[in-house]
Amino acid sequence: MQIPQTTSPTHFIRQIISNDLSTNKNNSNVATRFPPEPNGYLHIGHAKSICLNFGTALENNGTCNLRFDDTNPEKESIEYMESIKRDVAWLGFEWTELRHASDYFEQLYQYAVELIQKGLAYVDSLSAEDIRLYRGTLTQAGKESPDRNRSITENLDLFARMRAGEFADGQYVLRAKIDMASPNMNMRDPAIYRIRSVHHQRTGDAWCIYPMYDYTHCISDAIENITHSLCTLEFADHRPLYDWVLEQLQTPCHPQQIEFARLQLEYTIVSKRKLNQLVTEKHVSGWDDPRMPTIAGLRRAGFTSQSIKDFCERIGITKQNSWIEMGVLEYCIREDLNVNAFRAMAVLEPLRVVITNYPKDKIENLEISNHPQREELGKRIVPFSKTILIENDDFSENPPAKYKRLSVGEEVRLRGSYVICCDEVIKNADGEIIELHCSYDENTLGKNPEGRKAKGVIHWVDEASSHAAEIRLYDRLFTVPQPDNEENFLDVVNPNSLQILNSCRVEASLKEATLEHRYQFERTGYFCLDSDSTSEKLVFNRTVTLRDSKE
RNA sequence: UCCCGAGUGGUGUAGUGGUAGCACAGCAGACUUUGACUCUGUUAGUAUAAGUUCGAUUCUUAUUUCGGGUGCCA
Repeated sequence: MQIPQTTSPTHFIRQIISNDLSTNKNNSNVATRFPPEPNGYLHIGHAKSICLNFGTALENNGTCNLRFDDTNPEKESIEYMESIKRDVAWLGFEWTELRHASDYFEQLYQYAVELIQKGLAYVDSLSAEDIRLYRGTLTQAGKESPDRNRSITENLDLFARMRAGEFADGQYVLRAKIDMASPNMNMRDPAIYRIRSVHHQRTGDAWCIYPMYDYTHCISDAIENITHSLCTLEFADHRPLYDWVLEQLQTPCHPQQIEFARLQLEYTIVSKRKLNQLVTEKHVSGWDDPRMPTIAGLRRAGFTSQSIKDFCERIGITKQNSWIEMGVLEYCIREDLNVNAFRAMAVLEPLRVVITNYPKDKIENLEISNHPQREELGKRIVPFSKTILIENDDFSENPPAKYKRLSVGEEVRLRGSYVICCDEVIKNADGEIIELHCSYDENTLGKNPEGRKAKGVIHWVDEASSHAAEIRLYDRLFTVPQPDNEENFLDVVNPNSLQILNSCRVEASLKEATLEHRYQFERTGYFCLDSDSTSEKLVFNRTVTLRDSKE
C-alpha cells in the first residue's frame, strides 16, 4: 500500500522552528512578518519570501504580519502600498495585522534617546563624505569621528533639536557607538538617524528625522513579538548589528534573524530599479505587463496564485545562491492549468476550408467536452458548417516525415467533429494558398473511419459563428538567462517578447469568456482574457505554450 | 587572501558514519479525437587533497571555486 506524500519537504528553517518548538522556545509561539519597502511592485522573488513567512506561520498555527518598512519617504508611496496589499491578498494570504515601521517612529525615537543616555549613540557633524572616509575599507580599520566622545547631555540636546527641525538635511546624523575597527563594516558606528525634511506618506510632516533600516527593523520585529525574522542572505552581515541594538535596549523580546537565499530566476530581473526603468522607458506597458516578473504581471499573464505558491514550495529554501530554470515555473502553471482550464478552440492564423460535400446551409451544433478528463466540467456547443477555418500551420503542401496534420490527399480529424480529406488547394495570383477544398466523411462523427486512420487531429472554428479576437503571444523578456550580468540589461531585451495577432478567430463559446477563467486553446497553449478586452474586440493573453514534443 | 556565507546529476533540492533519493529538464517507448495529458523505462551527481575510521557525501584540516559586505538605501 502506498501512503500519499502530503507533507512538504523540510528545509533548514523548518528544522530550526521545529527544534525551537520542541524546546518550548518563545513559549512555542511562531510569529513572522513580511516586511516590504513600499517603493515598487512585488515580484516573484517577493513571492518566495511571502510564501515562506506566511507559510511558516500557517504551518505552525502562528501569526504573520504585513509590515511596511516605510522609513525612506523619498522613495515610497501609497500606490505601492496598495499594490502590495492587493498582491499578497491575491496570493491567498491573510496577514494577522497590518503594521508600518512608521507606526513606531515615536518609540524608535525614545529608544534612540535611551541609547544616547547609555553612551551608546552620538550625534555626528561629519559630512556624509567624511563619514565614508573615516569608515576605512574592507581591509583597513576606520577611525573615530571627532564627535564620538561628545557628552551625553550635548548629544541629547542635539538629537532633540534634530527632531525639532533646527538643522538642515545632512547637517547631523545620529550614530551608534560600536567599533570603528570592526571587520564587519556594519558595526563601524552605523548611522541610525538622518535628517530628511520631507513629507512622509503616512506621518505627514510630523518628522524631519527618519530612522535607518538596521535600527528600525530589529526594533519593529521586537515590538511585534516576532519570533523568527526571516530575511535574505545579504542581511547576514547585518545580523550582528540587529543583535547589538536589541541587546542594548529593553525591548519586548529578541527575535532570531535567519537568512535564506533570494530567488534568482533565469531570463528575468528582479531589481526594482531595473523593473522601474522598464516601465518608465516603456519597454513594457506597465508594472502589470504580462512579461514582467511582478505578481501583477504574472496575474495578468494568467498565472494562478496556486501555481506560484507551488513554485515557491518546489524551489526550496536554502542558503545557497542558485538559479532556477524557467522550466520549473512553466511546469507549475501547466500542471495547474492542465487540470483546471476549460478547453476551447481558437485559430490564430486562419486558413479557410470549404467542405465541398457538406450541405450548403446546414449548421450542426456539436457538443464538445470542456475538459477531456473531467466530465463534470460539462460540455459546450460548437457550431459546425460548410466553411470553417483551420490553422495555417496545420496544412502543408510538402509535409515532412511524421507529419500529423493536413496535406493533399490525406485525412485528419477535426477535433470533436468529422474526419476530412484535403482534395484541392486554391491559390491566388501570387501563388499563395488562400483556401482548401476538402470533403468530409459523414460517418466519422464520434467514431473512427473504417479500415483507415486519420493522420492526426487539428483544431478549427466555424467561420460564420466564430468571433474575431486579438491574441497576444508573450515570450521571455530577455534573450539571455542572466540579463543582470550584461553591461546593459536593455541590450538583451527580447525584441520578440510580444507578438500581437490581430486576425484570430475564436469559437463562439469564447464570447462568454471571463477574466476569472483560464482556457486551453487546444494544441496552442493556455490563455486568459485580458482586461483590455471589450465586447467588440476580445483580447486574450497567452500564459504559456503547451509542451511540445515534436522535433 | 579583511569579514561572513555556500559548494550533491544539466538545473533545483533531500538524506544518512554503512548501496546517494525526489523534482524539473533530457533521451527512449506506450497510449492518445490536443504532437497536450497520462504511463513506463532511462542517461547523469557528493568541488579538490589529506586525515580520523573497518567504512566519510556526512566528522577534522588545508586548498579551491562562487556569492555577499566600504549608503545619511532597504
